[in-house]
Amino acid sequence: MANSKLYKGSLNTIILKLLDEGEKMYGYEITQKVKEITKGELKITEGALYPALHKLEAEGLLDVEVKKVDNRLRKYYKLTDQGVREKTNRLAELEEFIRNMEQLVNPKWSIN
Amino acid sequence: MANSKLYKGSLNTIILKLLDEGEKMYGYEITQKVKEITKGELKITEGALYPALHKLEAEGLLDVEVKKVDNRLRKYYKLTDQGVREKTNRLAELEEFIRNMEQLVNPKWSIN
DNA sequence: AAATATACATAATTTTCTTATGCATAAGAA
DNA sequence: TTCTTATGCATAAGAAAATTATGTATATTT
Repeated sequence: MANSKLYKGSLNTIILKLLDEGEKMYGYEITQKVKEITKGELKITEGALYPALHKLEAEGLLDVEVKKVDNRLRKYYKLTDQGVREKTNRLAELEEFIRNMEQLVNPKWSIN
Repeated sequence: MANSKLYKGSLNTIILKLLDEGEKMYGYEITQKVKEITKGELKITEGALYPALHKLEAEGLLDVEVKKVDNRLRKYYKLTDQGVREKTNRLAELEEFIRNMEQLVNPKWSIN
């Protein structure tokens, strides 16, 4: 993953969200998509990505389908029903996290 | 630190920001302040906080001043000059991180 | 022909946190 | 008055999640 340590812990959420968006994707495609969306600022490393995908699959959040394209293997992942539900939770947590961080960085007073 | 793994990696940035805001603070005060700002959603654990403070001090980003208040010790931390500069960097990184995450979660098309 | 891109994978190590302790004083509740 | 909670510090063991370093293999570009 990229330079800043801030991304630690957000990889699973990113994966679930991308798979919800674009239907099925394969690992390498995910790395490229993230690089594109963040304009090169976030580069997911393979050492982080593939174990994460395997773990999400083992947890029942992803299904895999292997295909051979141009004589090269691709493992397409998609969300299971459980994965869709979990994705919703993770996104809610992410938005709460972002709100909290923004409040810490740039506090708006509460009424009290 | 709190439940969600998303906060991993953001503790140092939080500390630097709070110390920039409120001048000097001691450890316990930081935990309470964060709890207050996030309305109890983020609870910094001592096992994470104190080592982080020691590390920031060792890196030359924080200065310490020990005081005895009500017969109890307090270690007041404040930013060094280097700490102020580093804080600026970390906050910029945080804002970039938040922008990237928002872009991943809710993409706005680029013009291309 | 060599370098880069595509595509997967895993092992060793590092970073960062959680959980579990430990010590000590002050304040409030039973 | 005793027990619990709050205040205030600290460290050690373990888990989680990443980085870095490899490894294999094919396709494409230089």
